[in-house]
Amino acid sequence: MPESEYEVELFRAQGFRRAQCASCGKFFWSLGDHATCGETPCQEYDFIGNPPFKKRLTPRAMREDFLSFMEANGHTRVRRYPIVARWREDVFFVQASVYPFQPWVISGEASPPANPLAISQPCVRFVDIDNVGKTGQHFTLFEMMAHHAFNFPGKPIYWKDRTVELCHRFLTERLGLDSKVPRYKESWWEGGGNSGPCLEVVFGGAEAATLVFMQNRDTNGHRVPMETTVVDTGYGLERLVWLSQGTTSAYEAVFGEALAYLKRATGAKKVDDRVLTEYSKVAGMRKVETMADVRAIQTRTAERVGLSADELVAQLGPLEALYVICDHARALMFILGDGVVPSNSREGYFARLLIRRGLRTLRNLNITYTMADTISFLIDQSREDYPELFFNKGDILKLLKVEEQRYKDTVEKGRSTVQRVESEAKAAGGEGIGVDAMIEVYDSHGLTPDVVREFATLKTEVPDDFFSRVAQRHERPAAPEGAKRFDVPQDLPPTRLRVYENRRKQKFRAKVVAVHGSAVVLDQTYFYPEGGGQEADHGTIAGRDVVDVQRVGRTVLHFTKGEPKLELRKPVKCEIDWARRTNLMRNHSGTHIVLGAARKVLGNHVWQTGAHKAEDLARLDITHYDSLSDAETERIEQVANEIVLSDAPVRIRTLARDVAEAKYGFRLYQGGVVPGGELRVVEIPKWDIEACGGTHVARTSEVGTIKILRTKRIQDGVVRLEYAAGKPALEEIRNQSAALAKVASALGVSTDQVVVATDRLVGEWREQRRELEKARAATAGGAVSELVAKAEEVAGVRVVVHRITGTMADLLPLSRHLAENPDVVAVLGAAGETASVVVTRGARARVDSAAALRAATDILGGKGGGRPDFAQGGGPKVEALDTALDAAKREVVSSLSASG
RNA sequence: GGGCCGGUAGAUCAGCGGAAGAUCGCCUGCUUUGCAAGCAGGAAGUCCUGGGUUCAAAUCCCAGCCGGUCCA
Repeated sequence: MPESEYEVELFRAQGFRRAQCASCGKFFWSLGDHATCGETPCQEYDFIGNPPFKKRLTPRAMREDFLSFMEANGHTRVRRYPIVARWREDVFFVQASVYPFQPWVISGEASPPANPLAISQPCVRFVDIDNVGKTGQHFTLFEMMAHHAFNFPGKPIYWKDRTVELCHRFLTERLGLDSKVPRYKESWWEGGGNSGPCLEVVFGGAEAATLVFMQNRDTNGHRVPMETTVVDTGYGLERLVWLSQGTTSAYEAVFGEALAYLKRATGAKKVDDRVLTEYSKVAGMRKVETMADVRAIQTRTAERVGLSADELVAQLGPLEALYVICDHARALMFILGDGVVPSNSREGYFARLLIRRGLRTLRNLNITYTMADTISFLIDQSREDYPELFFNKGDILKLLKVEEQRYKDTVEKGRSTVQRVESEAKAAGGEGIGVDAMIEVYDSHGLTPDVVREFATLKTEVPDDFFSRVAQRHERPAAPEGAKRFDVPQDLPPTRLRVYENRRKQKFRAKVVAVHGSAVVLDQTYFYPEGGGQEADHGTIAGRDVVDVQRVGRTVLHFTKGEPKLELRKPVKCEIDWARRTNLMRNHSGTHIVLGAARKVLGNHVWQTGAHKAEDLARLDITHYDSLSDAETERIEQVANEIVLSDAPVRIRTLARDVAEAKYGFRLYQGGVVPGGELRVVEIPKWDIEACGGTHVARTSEVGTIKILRTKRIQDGVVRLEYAAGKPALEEIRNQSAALAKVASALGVSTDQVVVATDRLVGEWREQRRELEKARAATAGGAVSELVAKAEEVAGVRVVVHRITGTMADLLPLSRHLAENPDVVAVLGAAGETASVVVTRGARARVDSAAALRAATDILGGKGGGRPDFAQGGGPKVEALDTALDAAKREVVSSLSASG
């Protein structure tokens, strides 16, 4: 990039000089004389114990300073967005302040809530999770403060000059940083398919902010200029707070109070500040990727403070654990508070990961103090900053409780798992539990090496790269499927979509403005295009059947059966299939009602994770930590139908996004964020409020009735409800009673007797099975003495040959009884659909039963096998059974004569 | 979304091609004046469901249902 890309007005006006870092060779701008760019590893931290700002700031004060400064400079303050990026397919969590505006705002499809705007956005990143607590500066959750400007075509807000000026003035005027101190480092930013030049704002050894000028879109390796350019800044709240306080680590600055509380509660010993300072400095200089890197930091720090590495680790260990707990607790506070239920997949897994890591850390510290306690403390502490979390505290703690119990169960189960693994290892002649077994136990049973070690009596083998070996067992996931694409020209004329203007419109006239294959484009339409989980309207256009309606950009495509061949620019008659639309409306309003009911019955952690509304069936996926009991399902259905019967209004209003968010909060975003600066808000008072683009009934009573048909736990943490509203619901109820009537008639009882009759029937069936077993045993027992008495005796052994009608099951009890006599050999055959043979012998009869059996099965055209004292087999040739038994007998007799 | 592990008596699990098992709990009796006691006996199973392979499947294969766990 040429120098001119970076030379902004501020630099020219105030005489900033461009210099090259003596260490890394990168260029930077500054008012002062600096040999290096000022960032680690070119320069060590110099702010610890020596903060560069005039004042010490808490996170709250820093956030307020930033936002109010930007407000005073023409920005609108915007509330934080949820940390779960429900509006994006490509990521689970918000990882930067610009995420809430991608992709809709940046692509120009939607307006931002304000322009320019200032925000302090909580973000989570899991890439550095292993470094948390160990490097003094990494967090899983951090707040990115930012001022954003979106320069739409023809409507520029501001660009580089103003951005750098705002940043410099904030640092110097508000925070009191010496204007000679900061260095603005030239760099290039790429991410999410966009790129542009950027300036990294560096001082004290740390990067405090990044100013990105997003100007290119990268498509297929080509870099094309964007129509809308974006000022994307990021000021690390935690980093700035740390700089302002100059504490030994960022954790001490950010979690001061919580740490004091935890240190008291756990009785952690105080660690010398000098040790901590040196540790942070050393850690800041290194990239930390593996355990080996961490050990290198420990060794280096130990040298600098004159301790042995072991002593250092012993001192720091407990403190690092507290840092991890604070960090994870704060991240969980937001993640759980914003509606993530811990689970085994998707975003829920990260919640589980944090909880388990936290619990494990606590376990290693050997203290009876829970994650819930820590999170409870943090929620109370940040009540003023995040009242919504305080409001949700009960639910957050409930989720934690459930998950803590799950972890306990897993660990408890681990005890027996480890025992089994050990006995397997011993059986294989091993001295300890091998790496493969350790990996297997972790991957399949969730037992980390330290837990295994705790339960094991044998030695355990754990390599440094344990976790990356686990990762190797997992293949890369398949790329997410793209959205439905239609093969139509890009330049189709836009359609005026009027569905929302009149929800009762059934017939209208419109001009055909384009026809492409089977797709018709009208100048205006009342047809509802598929969206928001609601299927498209059907109907007719000029007598042609419309079977699908889709929206592509601003055009609505009506797909007809066959090729309609309509004349352009001519008005045509259009009619919507109103029976279908009515069902869809009922199902859609029904979905809002069921969601509200589920939230009332199950709790505030219930969020919609997906929904589909078809003509005769709707389904709703909600977050919940367990499968639904019959009682819960019934209750939801009952509560839902109460609101249906109450004839409540279904109000639809269009509100400015920020107004709607301020009024209703992020509960609005149940089905993913709706693009646009304005939100269509669908409200059932005191029940449910959602941003929704679907078609709805006017009053809840129009839904008629709601019938829940099935519930299913589609994954850990997500439950699917399937139900129908209106006519299809009635039909389902009818089908169910018809089925019940059929069962009743088959049982020969009235419908209200079905349960009793079935219970009795099943009871009888079980009873009879037992009776049959007993009868078989009794018959067998009774026949034994007679059979033995009349059996031929060879060499002191009685050879019983007997044939019955029946199956193998009839032979077994008989053979068992016969074999109780020590001097008996029994050759038994049963003729049924196939022939079954059993050969068995008593303890003193030296005969190979299996050999005798084979003589029989050869003749029967089958096979068989077993042990010397017991063999069974059979074959298809039932008519040869007598011959076969005879052959087996001869085998037995000759064997006895030979040995006897 | 993908990988791995599992589903057997009320509970926890063993068995992994030839006759359904253990421990705890439960019931009965005995022993003992008592508390997580001992002895003897007993009841208790759709071996998750459905297909397939096989003379024979709890066991092997396929599909489904249910649960656990790891990874993104």
